[in-house]
Amino acid sequence: MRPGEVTEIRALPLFHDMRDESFEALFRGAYVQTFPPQIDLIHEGDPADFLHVIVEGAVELFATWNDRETTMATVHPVSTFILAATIKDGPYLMSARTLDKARIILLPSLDVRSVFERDAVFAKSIVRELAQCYRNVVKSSKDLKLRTSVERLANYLLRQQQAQGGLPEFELTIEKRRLASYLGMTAENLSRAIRTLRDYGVMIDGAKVSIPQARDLTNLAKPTPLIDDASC
Amino acid sequence: MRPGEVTEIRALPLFHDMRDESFEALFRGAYVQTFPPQIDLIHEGDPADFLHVIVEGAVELFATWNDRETTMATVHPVSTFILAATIKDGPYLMSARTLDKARIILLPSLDVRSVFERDAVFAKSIVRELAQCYRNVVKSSKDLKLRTSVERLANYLLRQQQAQGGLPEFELTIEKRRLASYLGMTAENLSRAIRTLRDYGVMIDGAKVSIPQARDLTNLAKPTPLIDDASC
DNA sequence: CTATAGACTTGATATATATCAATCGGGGAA
DNA sequence: TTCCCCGATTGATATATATCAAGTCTATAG
Repeated sequence: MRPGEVTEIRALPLFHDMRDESFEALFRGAYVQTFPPQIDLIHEGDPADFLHVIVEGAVELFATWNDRETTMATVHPVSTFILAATIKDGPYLMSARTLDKARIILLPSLDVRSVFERDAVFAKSIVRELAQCYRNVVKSSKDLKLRTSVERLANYLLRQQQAQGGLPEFELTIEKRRLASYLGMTAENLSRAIRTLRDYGVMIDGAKVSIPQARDLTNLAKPTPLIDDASC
Repeated sequence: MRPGEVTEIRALPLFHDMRDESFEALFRGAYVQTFPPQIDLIHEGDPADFLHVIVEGAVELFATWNDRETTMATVHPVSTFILAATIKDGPYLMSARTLDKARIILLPSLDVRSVFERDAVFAKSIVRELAQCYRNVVKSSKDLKLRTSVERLANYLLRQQQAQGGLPEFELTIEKRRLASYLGMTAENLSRAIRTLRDYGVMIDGAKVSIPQARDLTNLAKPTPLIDDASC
C-alpha cells in the first residue's frame, strides 16, 4: 500500500479515531488490488468476505432480480462500501463492478469484526457511519416514492451542482444510462426528462450541464434537506 | 413503567447485552405515554429528542413532500424506532403517527447518546441494529426499483404468510390504503392488483387472505432472500 | 483517416399506473 | 335497528413511463 493512501484512509471518519494498534491489525491482512474497468468485484448473495475501500477509480453498486438490473449507487475515492454486510456477516445485498480502472483495498471481514469487538472507538465510528448510510438510503427511498422521474432528475442536478461548488456550469460524473438507472427510469426517459428541463433553464450537452438561472428549476425541484442533503 | 414491560424491553437485542448500570441510566429519564389513535408523534424535520420504544399498539412511519405522503413502515411492539436520528443528533427524516391506541416509551436522545459513549457493549448492539435497519431499507429499495406493483404485492403476501406461520389463511395487519402507500401505489391500483392475483390462486376478502395453493403465486413473485428475508 | 461499436436521442407505440367519479358495503353511533 | 361515514371497489379516462425501432453522434481501434 502506498504511504499517501494509508494517510488518506486513516483520515476517513470510519478509521480516524481508532487506536493505532487496531488500525494496524486491520491493515496487516489487507490486500491491495488494481482492477480494469467493467470487472465484477462483488456478486450479491455471496458471503461478505471483505470490506472494500476504494482509493482510486469508480465503482458501481447495483442490484438484480429476475433479469432486471438497477444502479443503487456509485462510489468514489476515498470511501468504503458494504460495511453492513461485513458487520452482520451476512450475504452481500448488492453487486459491485468497476467503472474505471480502480485501486481497491480489501480488508478481511473477519479482521473487521474482531477489531470491532475489541476497539470501542472503532465501534462508535461504525455506528456513525452506518447511521449515515441508513439515513441516506431512507432519503433515496423518499425520493423514489414521492417524486416523479422529472422531479428526481431536477433535484439530482441541483445536488450535483452543489457538490461541485455551486457554479452554473458543471459536469455529469456518471454515464447517462447509469444515471437513468440510478434515478429509476430508462435511458430513453432520461433523454426526454432532460428535454423537459430545457423549459426550466437547464442546458445539457453531453456531460456538460449549464444552469445559468436556477430559479425555475428550483421551483420545480423543491429540494429539501430531508431528502437532498447528503450529510444531514 | 410496568415490570413486565421492562423485562420485555430488556430482552430486545438492542438492550439485552448492555450493563445493568447503563440500562438503568437510560430508563431513569424515560417517559411512558399512552396515545389515542391517529396522533402525530413525530414530525419530520424536527430535532430527534427521543428514541421511541413501542410496547403496545401500532405506529406508522411516513414521509411527506410537496403535499404528497407515503408510508415507509409500520412498527409493532416491542421495538424501537428512529435510532439513527437519535444517534446522529439529526432531524427526523420520517414522521410518525399512532394507528391504534399505543403505549410508547420515550428515551431522551441525550441519554441514549451518553450511554452509547460510555457503554461499549451498547454501542455494539447499536451497530447490529443499525446494520439490520440499513439492510432492510436497501431491500425495500430493491423491491421498489426492480419490481412492478403486482410483483411487490405478491411478494408482500408471501412474506406476510411466512411471518404469520405459513398457513394458507392469514390476515392483513394493515389497512389496504396504507398497504397501497407502503407498496408505492394508489389504493385503487391495489384493488386491481388484488384482482390480478386471483388468477394466481389468491383470494382476499376484507382482511382475510387465503392462498390454498401458493405455486402460481410464488412463480409470479419469485421471492429471494436478498429482498424478502427480513432478517438476512 | 476510416470503420465501427456503443451511447445517446428521437419518434411511435404499448403498458403501467394515477386520477376522477360513482357506487358499494360494513362497522359504529344514536 | 337505522343511518351515516369512510374505506374499498369499479369503471372511464388521463398521464407517466417503458418498449421497440430507427437514427445520430462520438470516441477510438485499426
